[in-house]
Amino acid sequence: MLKYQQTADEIERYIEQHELKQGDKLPILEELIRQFAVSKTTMTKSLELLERKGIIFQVRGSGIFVRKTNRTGYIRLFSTQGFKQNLVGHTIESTVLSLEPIAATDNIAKNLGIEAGETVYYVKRIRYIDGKILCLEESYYRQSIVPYLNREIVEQSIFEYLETALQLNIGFSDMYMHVGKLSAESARHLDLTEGDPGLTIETVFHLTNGRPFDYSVITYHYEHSHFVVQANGLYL
Amino acid sequence: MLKYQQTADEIERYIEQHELKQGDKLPILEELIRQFAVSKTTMTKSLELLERKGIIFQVRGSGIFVRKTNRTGYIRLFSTQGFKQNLVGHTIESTVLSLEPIAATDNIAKNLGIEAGETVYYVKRIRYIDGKILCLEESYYRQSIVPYLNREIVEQSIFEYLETALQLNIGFSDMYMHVGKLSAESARHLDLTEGDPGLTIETVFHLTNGRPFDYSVITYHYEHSHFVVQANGLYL
DNA sequence: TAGTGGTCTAGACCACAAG
DNA sequence: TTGTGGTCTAGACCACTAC
Repeated sequence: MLKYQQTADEIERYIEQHELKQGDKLPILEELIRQFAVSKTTMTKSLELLERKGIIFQVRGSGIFVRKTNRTGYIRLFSTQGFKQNLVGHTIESTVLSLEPIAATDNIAKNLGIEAGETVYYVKRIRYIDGKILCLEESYYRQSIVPYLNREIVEQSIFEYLETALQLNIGFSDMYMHVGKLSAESARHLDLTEGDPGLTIETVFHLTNGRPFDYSVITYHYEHSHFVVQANGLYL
Repeated sequence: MLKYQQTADEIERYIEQHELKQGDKLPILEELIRQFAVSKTTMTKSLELLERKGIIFQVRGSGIFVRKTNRTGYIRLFSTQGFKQNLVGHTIESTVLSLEPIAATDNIAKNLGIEAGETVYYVKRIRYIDGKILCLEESYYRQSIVPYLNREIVEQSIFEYLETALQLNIGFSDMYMHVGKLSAESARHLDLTEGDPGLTIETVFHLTNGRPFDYSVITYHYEHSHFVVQANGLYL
């Protein structure tokens, strides 16, 4: 394990164990360097990680402070962690509606950067959070990269399977969001009414080597999905 | 200007000028270091910036490649740049509906971490993108931090005024998103119908020193707001 | 195995915050 | 002015990719 990663984890644990609150001050840089016995550069990198994760903020000339959101029950939309880490304390379950190889349509092909007609695994499922409907998901995996899927895998975390069993290295992703009115079919799956609001996020996932391997379209149940994003140095 | 920042900008310009496309390879690290005459650490930091901005991706043992989204007309939701940079090629205009100091309600006070009753500037405006209604915004600025606002400032970019004229250093922000049905009043302002879908983002903005100074509630027009997020190493 | 990016270090020097 | 975080460097060594 990387030193700066491990150091960051330990500092995070320290914050949790000491139940530090928003605004509480951590030991100064020099002190942290001494305690964790790492170089200044490494400690800086660890702190930068924690900063991006929204756990601390650093003020030059002043100190390092704990950062916390003051709301609970929100789903962390862009966490550095995965879906799982992200939802500690919540139960996620899935019902699989479809699982079959199909030929890529033009739209799927375009998003995955492949030729129309190439075989992709089509997965359709409903995901539940704490027993309530969270979202309807339709995903398309390139079969040349994900050669095999079965119902058991798809009922659990697909990405965990890809990383552990298939040893795929998941890199970056492009997400496209918009809000609209639910179609009759989506509404039926989400146990809502046609025309109700729905947040749709389309995502193209890439491996670390830049190859797209999954295009997914997720429509969230508007009453059960509240998101939080901890951003840094930006203002919309 | 910081060296790593400037180097990053130059590389970005290089990519634009050479019209490089998704997947095109940049010179290798060593070569970049030589060309820009910086240390390896600095170049690494520049590249990391560009990576977070979604402009490149790096593959160990292979090279550095250009990353691009393949969709246009989407608003970059969490750019490292501000709203303005973000919307190059688009025209943003505002109509001010209200601008007055008021006493903070419990909800406002809670979000800003202040006492209820403290004076905040209340700004309500409609924002247009390329002549179309983009969103309805209601913002509350702590008067102790933002002592003065007038109509002229509020019609332009408030944040630009805060940074340049007031010399405030804007740090991080917490954003809370949810989708719902528009109230009659919101619908009227957005020229939509009551019950239509709306994406609401509440944001608490902090200075670099961690003090919250602005709580804003923005409801987006669902037909005119499509967002893109380029994420790194995460999977929802 | 060669090519290429990533981590880590020690230390000099810089820049901002708060009293 | 003092305390404290940020930038930058040169260089050693590590780890992944692709052939």
